[in-house]
Amino acid sequence: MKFDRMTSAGYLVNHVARLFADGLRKRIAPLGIVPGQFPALLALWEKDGLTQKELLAVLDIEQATLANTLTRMERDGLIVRKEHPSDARARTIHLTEKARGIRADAYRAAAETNRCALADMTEDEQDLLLEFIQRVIDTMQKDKEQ
Amino acid sequence: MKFDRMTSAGYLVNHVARLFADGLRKRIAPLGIVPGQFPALLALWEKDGLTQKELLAVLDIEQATLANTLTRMERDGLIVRKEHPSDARARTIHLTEKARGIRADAYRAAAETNRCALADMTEDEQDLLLEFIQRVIDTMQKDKEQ
DNA sequence: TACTATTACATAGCATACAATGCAATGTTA
DNA sequence: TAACATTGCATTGTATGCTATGTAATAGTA
Repeated sequence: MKFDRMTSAGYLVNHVARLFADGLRKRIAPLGIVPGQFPALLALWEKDGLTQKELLAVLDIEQATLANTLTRMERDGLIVRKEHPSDARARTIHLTEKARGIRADAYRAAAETNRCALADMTEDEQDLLLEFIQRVIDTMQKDKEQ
Repeated sequence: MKFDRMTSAGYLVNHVARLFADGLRKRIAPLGIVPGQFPALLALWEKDGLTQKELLAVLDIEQATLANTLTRMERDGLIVRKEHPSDARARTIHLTEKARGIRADAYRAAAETNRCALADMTEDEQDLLLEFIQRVIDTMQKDKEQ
C-alpha cells in the first residue's frame, strides 16, 4: 500500500498554510505585529470595543487561543482591555493608537502576500481556487457539527 | 479601505489547514499518534532506518521541528534512535513494532480525512484543487529562495 | 598534524493552536 | 432568596511550528 504526500489534500494544505504564515510574518514584522494577531486586528479595525465573546463569534479560533493572543497583544501595546459597562465578567477590547496607525500598511502586507502567492495563476484560476477552499471549509465545518 | 477575510487566500488556507489537522487528529487518536508525527511516519514506513538529515530532505519542515517531533515519537514508543554505523554525530531512526502495526489504519484515517473534506467536489474539481495548491506551493517556495 | 570550517543534531525561547479546567459574575428557578 | 446553572474569561498543559544558538564529531587545509 502507498500514500502519496503530494496528492494528499491535507498534507498540501498544511504546507501551503505554513508558507503563507511565513510570508506574512516577514512582511508585517516591521509593523511590530505577528500573523496570529492579524485576525483580531482585522475585526477590531472594522469595529472597535468588542468583547472577547463578540470577537470570538467572528474568528474561527477557540476561546483559549484568543485569550492568549489578546494577552500578547496587550503586552505588545496593540490593545487595552477596559471593564465592561454592565457586565463585570466581560471586558471590552480597544485598539491603541499604535494599532490604529498600522492599518493601511498591514492591509498592504496581507494583500501583497496573497498577490505573490497567486502570482502565476490567472484571475479565473484564483477565483476558482478561493471558491474551492471555501467549499472545503463549509464541508468540514458541517462535518464537525455532527 | 477594507480587507475581506473571506476572499483572502492566506486566511482561508490557514483556516482549512486547521480543520484538516483537527479532522486527522480525531481519526488517528485511537492509534496513539498525532498529526505532527504523520509526515515522519509516512517517510519511515516507506524506508526505515533513515537519519534525521535524510528525513529532513523529504519533509518540508525545519530541522529543529523534526528533532523535537522525533523526541516525542521516541517518548511515545513509535521510534528508537540507534547510533550511526560510521558517523558518531548522526543517529538512524527506526520504527517500533507499534508504529509498524498501525500503518494500514493510519493510511485509512488520512485517506478518510481527505475524502470527507472533498466530499462535495467532483473528481475533476478535486484534481484541479490539488493542482492549484501545488502551483501555489511552487510559487511561494521559489519566492523564499530569493 | 594543528587549525579551522562544516556537519548533524540538540536545546532554548517564542508564537499559535487546541482541550480541559478554574473562577467569579450573572441568570434562573424552586 | 438560596441553590444551582450558565456565562465570560483566564490559566494550564501540550503539540507543532519557527529562529537562534550550542555542541560534538567530522572534514578540509595550511
